[in-house]
Amino acid sequence: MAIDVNEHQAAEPAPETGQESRTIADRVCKQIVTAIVTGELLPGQKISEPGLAKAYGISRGPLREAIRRLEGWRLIERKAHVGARVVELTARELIEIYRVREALEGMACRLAAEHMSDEEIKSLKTLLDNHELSIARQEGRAYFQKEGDLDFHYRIVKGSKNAKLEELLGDDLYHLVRMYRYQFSISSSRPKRALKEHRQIVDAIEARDAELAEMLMRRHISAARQNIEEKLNAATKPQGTEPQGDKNG
Amino acid sequence: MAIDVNEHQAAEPAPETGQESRTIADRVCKQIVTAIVTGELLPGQKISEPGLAKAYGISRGPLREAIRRLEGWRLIERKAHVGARVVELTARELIEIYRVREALEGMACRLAAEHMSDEEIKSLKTLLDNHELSIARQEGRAYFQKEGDLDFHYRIVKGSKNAKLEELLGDDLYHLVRMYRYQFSISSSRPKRALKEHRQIVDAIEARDAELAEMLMRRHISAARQNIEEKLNAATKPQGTEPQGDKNG
DNA sequence: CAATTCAACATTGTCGACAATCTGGGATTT
DNA sequence: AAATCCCAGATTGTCGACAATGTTGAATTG
Repeated sequence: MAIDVNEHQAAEPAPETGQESRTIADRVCKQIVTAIVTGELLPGQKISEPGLAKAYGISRGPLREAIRRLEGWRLIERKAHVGARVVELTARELIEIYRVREALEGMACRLAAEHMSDEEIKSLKTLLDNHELSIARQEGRAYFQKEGDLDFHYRIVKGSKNAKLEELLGDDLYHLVRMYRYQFSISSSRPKRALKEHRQIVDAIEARDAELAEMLMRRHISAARQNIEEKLNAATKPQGTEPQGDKNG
Repeated sequence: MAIDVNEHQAAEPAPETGQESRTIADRVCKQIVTAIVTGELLPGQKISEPGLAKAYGISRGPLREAIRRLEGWRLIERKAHVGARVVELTARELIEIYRVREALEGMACRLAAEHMSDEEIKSLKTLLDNHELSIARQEGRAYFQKEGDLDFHYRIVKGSKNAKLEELLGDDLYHLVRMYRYQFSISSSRPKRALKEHRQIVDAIEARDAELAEMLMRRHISAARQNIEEKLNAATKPQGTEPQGDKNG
């Protein structure tokens, strides 16, 4: 269990999200999320209730509860009297998710420019400094690409002080984004450019320029989407040009 | 059961969403949604599993399944070993929802301008004609304000051809929007203005002007949010000016 | 031999009972 | 008398068993 479901609070002492697996269903839910995101459970794979229950050493009751929650998070699809399967990842859905992110995170960035505290902004700058160091050393490449980037984005979402935005992005989208990154091995081949854009965004927030902050975030995510589209097109119709990776927002 | 969970498809013959309550949990889930939205179950009210199970004549198993699903839709909040309660409605959350709607439906409108078919646009215009008739007759006031308006918005969301947008708005937001409208008796006191704005939006979509379509939709929802804010402020600090209602986008 | 039917199997949905945990009120102590 | 502690009641979490539904493969028929 290297990756936890709620790992985005390095700045706060685990507020209400620290439910700490008070029940079997909670624990197994996190385990299954990790298994799905990391590819231990493959997309499209059928989920047998008796099988998984036995594998985790629990009864079908809590397991069904966990499955239901993951269904709500769109990591699992279920059909009545047929069974549950891990969601299939399609290029189309990935593009759709980036459109949604562009809209939601654009708004989050606008609100963050209005509501983020000076301390939060300072902390955000420190985070980017660390990212820069990691890039310079070439060592934190995997971290920055897979988790560190989402960390930056999630902090801005929290800075919006809009609980609904946080719910939608945290529960319904970021799990899927991480899953796509693992499965498709999507990782930033241009971390320097991404970092530069991140800094521009923070500058706009610091200047309390909500309009500009939203625009920069939308451009940032939109550019990532276009890069993914190109990559996917290149993979679909191979023409000598090997996939180059992207800078995913 | 006057209001169904999936009632937004007057233009299509119930696509994949027509699961028709193949299981007890599905049926009870819809019943509870209606009970919550219409105020039969009041906000903050505790939900006793044995009680409700007996009331609906079922066992606790399917009931818990329904409760879990409603928890995913943010209509119910649950704490481990304590129980489930109908969500409390706060003015702050309502405002937050409108910010999210502004972002998501703005994007939906942009995409609708690009992807909606000519037939869908024509059908949308017919819908607005019917709304105009209802307003002229003063008869469809309640319908237009409570359901017809959401009908218009949901068609545009479908027109975006973005399944993720549809999921987020349909499952996570519109239930809550309807609940707020019932509980707070929020209804349009300016249906003519709302209709005019709706027509402007459709015109932009018809002209395939994605940029303008998004901007108009965002203004439309933002104006509704501001009206609600004014109304709520007036209600909080009463000063002779009686709440006037709004034009909720 | 291909298509269809049907029956046995496996899986999911549902139910009732037991165990773990929380809430509320009363007795005890300072 | 106020605060604390503890126990009884009720509620939720968990489990195993039964019923309903879907799937698969073999037997039958054209």
